[in-house]
Amino acid sequence: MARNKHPEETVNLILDVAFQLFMEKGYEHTSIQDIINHLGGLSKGAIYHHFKSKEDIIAAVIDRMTEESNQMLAKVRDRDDLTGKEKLKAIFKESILRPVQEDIFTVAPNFSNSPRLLFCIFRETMDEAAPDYILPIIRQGISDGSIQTDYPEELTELVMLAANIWMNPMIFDDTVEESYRKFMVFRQMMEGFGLDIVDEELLDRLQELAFIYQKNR
Amino acid sequence: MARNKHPEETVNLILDVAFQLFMEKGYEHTSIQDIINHLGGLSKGAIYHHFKSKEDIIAAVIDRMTEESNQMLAKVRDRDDLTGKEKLKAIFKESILRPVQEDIFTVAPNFSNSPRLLFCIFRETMDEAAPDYILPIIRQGISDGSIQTDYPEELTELVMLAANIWMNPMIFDDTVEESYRKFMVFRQMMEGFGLDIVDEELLDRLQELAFIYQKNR
DNA sequence: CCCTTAATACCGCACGACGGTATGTATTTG
DNA sequence: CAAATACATACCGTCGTGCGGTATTAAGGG
Repeated sequence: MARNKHPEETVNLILDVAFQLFMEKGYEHTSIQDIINHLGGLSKGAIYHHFKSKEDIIAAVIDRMTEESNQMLAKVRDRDDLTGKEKLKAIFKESILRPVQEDIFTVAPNFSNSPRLLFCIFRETMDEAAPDYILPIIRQGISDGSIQTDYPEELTELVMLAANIWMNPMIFDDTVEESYRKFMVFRQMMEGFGLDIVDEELLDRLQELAFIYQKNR
Repeated sequence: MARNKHPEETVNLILDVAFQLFMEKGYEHTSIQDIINHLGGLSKGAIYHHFKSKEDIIAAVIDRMTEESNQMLAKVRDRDDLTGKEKLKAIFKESILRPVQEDIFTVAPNFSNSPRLLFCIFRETMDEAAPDYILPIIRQGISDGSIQTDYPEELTELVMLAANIWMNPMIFDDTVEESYRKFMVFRQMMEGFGLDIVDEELLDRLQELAFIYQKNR
């Protein structure tokens, strides 16, 4: 195999293949050899030239998955024309309206048989997304009076756990009705915290998304 | 090594060692050979006589961990002198007062580096404990009027996610204050659902437990 | 523009460790 | 005494990983 003048293409190819296989068979049941076989001529040395371990590959895969989501979160977080509560509402709306999610749905049946992948999403959500993006917004909400709580860190965690993990149809293999019901319960929970951030448009879009997901499984 | 007249002792020994190692080093970083080395003379043949795979061992470990908790849940669930809401309150009180938890705390630093273990707890909570124990109670609460919700399954899942996963100090490496704060947020969430099941005695006990855990890490 | 040199991209093999199995053997049970 | 049980031992295929080697590219001097 000839050497590639643009190594980033090779890296992306490896990540594409790895992502696909991790989703289909799970991280632990995907061997390096599996990845090689789907690489079209590239060898084991190529992989270990670009990545220092199998672990390193999954880290990169997760990074690529969450990158644009995090960019959106940062953009909303850094706006200065919204209150904390309005930012929360904007984020929930964006994350549901974002068309990219459809691509992921079509490729990813579910995370159910991939403990490692679920674990990484879990960590990324709780250790990165929550404190870096949502917490500052909730703190701002406390300052500007749009959010009331004595425990911003914990409220952030619980909300992220519900929204990013529990309501993630890739993790929980939900049907249309289940997704809808979760959203209703989520809404009630948020209202219990004084946060009415769910409107009818969001509910409609959710049902639409769940339907798309339903078709491709 | 001489053959044991009571094979269940051997099984228990294997599970003890496996549990300990899984907690210390994580499931994926504990090899069968690791387990053998801590077995005191027993060999690989012994393990594969009693368990058909490494996977089978972790399943048994999880079973043993959740067994007595599940027995308690079943006992409360099957009482007929309490309303649904009262049963929920009883369960939360029991699960925090139960002294057994102290043993686990002293042995188990955390689940942080064990994706597989976390995954199993996760599945056991959502797929077993939630529908088998908590859901019937919530359904009863709807019948007897002590609980109001249109979505019993989803409410069950969310509550279990918060109580069994998020507030589990073995999974989240919480300090005393963090545990306490989580509990306060949890209380607020439950009240948002019309469920005032947390009282002062529970809060006191929680702080006590968190302190014990804090000492042994 | 060519030649040299260093860095890079990739190959392919070999290694040790791993999970798992097949077979053998001693002990217990009935 | 025979069948079942409780182990031991030797072995297999595969895995993740490291390394020596090679071909391609980029950089710079003349």
